[in-house]
Amino acid sequence: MSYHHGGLRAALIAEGLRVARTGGAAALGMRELTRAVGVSPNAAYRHFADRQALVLAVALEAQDLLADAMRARIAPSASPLDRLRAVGLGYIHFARTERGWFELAILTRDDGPPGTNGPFPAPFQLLLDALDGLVASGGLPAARRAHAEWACWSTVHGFADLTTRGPLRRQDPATLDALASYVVDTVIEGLTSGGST
Amino acid sequence: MSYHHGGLRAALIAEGLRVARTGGAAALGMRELTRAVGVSPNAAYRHFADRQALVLAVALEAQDLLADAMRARIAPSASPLDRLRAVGLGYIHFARTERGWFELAILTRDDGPPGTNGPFPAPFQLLLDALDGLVASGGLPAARRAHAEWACWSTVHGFADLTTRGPLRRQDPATLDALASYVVDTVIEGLTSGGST
DNA sequence: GAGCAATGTTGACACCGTACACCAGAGTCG
DNA sequence: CGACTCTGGTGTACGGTGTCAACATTGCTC
Repeated sequence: MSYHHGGLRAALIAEGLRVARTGGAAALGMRELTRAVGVSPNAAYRHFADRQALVLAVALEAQDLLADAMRARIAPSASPLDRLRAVGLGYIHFARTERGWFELAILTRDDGPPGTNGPFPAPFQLLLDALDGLVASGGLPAARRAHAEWACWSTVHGFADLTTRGPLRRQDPATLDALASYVVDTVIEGLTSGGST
Repeated sequence: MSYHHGGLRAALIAEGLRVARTGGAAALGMRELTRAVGVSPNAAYRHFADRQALVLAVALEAQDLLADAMRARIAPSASPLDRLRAVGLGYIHFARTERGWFELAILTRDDGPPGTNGPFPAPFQLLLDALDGLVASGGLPAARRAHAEWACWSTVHGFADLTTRGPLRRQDPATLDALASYVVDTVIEGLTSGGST
């Protein structure tokens, strides 16, 4: 070993994930990461254009971790409605328990021309599937399916942000659990009850 | 003039507001701000403990600007329901049109012991008032008033974040306007329709 | 084995936040 | 009037950062 590290790129991402878990995105420094991996600062530039690129690479991993955590909370035998609940509550729970990773996971890379959204990230896809499942089971009128994902995501993501960086930051877990359920149920109620548009 | 500046503190905050409008919180640097005001970097430390303190002082101003913008969108003759809508849509509109200020306005200073939230910030108070008004007018059963603010704030704030930093960032304004109305109406529907809790 | 592309290293630059010691000016008191 | 002190500024310096340019080393291929 020594001069050529081998899997520097992977090693940097792995270390980044470790560091970001407690320190968030701000803790991902070129010098700090390369130091931890035992390599000179500039070595990283062979694998990442700049710091931002490294952060986004770590963010991609964090996004997968978020998706995994959400999937783990969906009971295979659950009803479509409960699956939708689990998606939302899983998102919120991950945000609360893995604050650093969550901060990364919701980082959006600005690629593509304005207007287009690339392939949807895995966590968002889980939400789309849950909504489609609800429609298929008759739990949500097909006519009301359009844009439902944005209502759900807004609420769940907003709650996650309030508990992560906002005024609910220091609330005790029990209260937050109850609030989370209430908030998720409220959007679902809004979606499924008989409004106009 | 010259050696003693006089209103350095106010001048720094004002300049900070100017800079942050386009650059967000990250643009608020000790050196940059003091340079713009024409003073040595360390002068700022007579008025702010550190950079964070300066940022929070500017954030407080931004919070007022947000509240003002929201108030400006509430028609005095509007129905309680429309007032609630205006509060949410005002919040979202401000986030979209004043991205830098918005980023500051939602910054929470971590004061106080865990569990307590200090006096509510002005924008949040507007939401509370709107909800109370809706209850008073019979538009919302008093039994369902509890925690309603968190459902509303989660949704509205989440949507604002999605359009500001998230996947809706590059969506065209017309689409966002429609989506915003839809999302706000969905939560309100969830609150007012006949659920359980 | 020679040449080459990939992947490291070293050194330097410009910038940042901030700690420490010092100085200018205004106000007060003997 | 002159000295004393308080407030709010200045200068210098330290350790940290991201990043560029030039150079060294290694493994792959002809």
